[in-house]
Amino acid sequence: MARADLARQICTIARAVSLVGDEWTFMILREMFLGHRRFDEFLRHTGASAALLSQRLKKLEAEGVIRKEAYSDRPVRHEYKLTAMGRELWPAVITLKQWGDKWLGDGPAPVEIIHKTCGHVTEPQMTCSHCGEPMAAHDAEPRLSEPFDTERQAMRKHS
Amino acid sequence: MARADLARQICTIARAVSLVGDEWTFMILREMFLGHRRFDEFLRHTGASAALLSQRLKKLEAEGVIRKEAYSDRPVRHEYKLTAMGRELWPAVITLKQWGDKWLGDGPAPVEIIHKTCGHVTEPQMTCSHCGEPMAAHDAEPRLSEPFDTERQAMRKHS
DNA sequence: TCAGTCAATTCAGAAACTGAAGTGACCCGA
DNA sequence: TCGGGTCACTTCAGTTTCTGAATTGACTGA
Repeated sequence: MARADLARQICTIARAVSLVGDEWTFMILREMFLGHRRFDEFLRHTGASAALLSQRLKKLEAEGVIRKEAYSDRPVRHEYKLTAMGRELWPAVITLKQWGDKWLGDGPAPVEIIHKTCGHVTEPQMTCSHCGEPMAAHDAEPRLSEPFDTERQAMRKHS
Repeated sequence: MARADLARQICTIARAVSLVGDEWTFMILREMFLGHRRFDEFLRHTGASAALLSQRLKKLEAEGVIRKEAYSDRPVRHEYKLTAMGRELWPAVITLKQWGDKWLGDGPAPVEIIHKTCGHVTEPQMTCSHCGEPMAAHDAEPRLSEPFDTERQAMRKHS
């Protein structure tokens, strides 16, 4: 199965992953959440090649995650901004940061997050929308929908 | 810059991404959080090729995200389990699920999450560890550490 | 005029991935 | 004890994707 087929599954994790689940896309998102918008800045700070960066930005724009806007007419210059859809990827980037800080870091975290509304340094965490308690893997029980379960059963080898 | 170099940056997002930030690793993690442990199950449900799956499992084991355990002696059979490090990737998978459900789904979510301790269906969300309020991108102000900032400045083009 | 900026594109070579086939240890039923 | 099946892989040829370097083109500012 080719990577691209992930986008056609019922599973929304598979769909999300086929859109944003690759190394350089995460690096681009990191830069955007650090406040950068320009091709050149992505190039320098992510370390991606220009060809790849150009291709990824096109894909993200086509899928509605970012928007390309002119910020100058002569010469024509563009910047890339997150759409509402793109901004909501913040938790995905932050959870990876938190995990990386804990398990892969040496020394102080490279980025601290200040919660603007309360003014404090924060370590964002996942909580239950119903009771508000922090949640981890062992607190969660997944329940598969009927169509998803059927799709999974159908994925038997070479059928 | 090659992908593998991400692991050597100061940035813990880059490190995390170089370890788990690819399509198939997320698919493997999804399967593990759905309770599966065997090569064969990963093969069927993720759609990855056997070669790739084998390679990824080796990498994840080498980095301490999963553990390979024999569950039978004759014949020798193994299963793959998440370590504590691996289990803490749950929020990373769940945030992608939530985002996918909202922006890429059609129809009901393919997986519902039950919060075992309160018993309700939940939509896990990111909250501030200090004040407990839900957080989004616009509530957060990143502050770069000195070493990280220096590393970034040094990443000027072909220097 | 000339260097520099920005946002790319092009291209050859390298690396990663796919799909199919094969391997080897074992089990089970006839 | 023969054949078929399961499980966890490995191998390999062909394809796709990525890298690194060079180049382009529209402009600016000195």
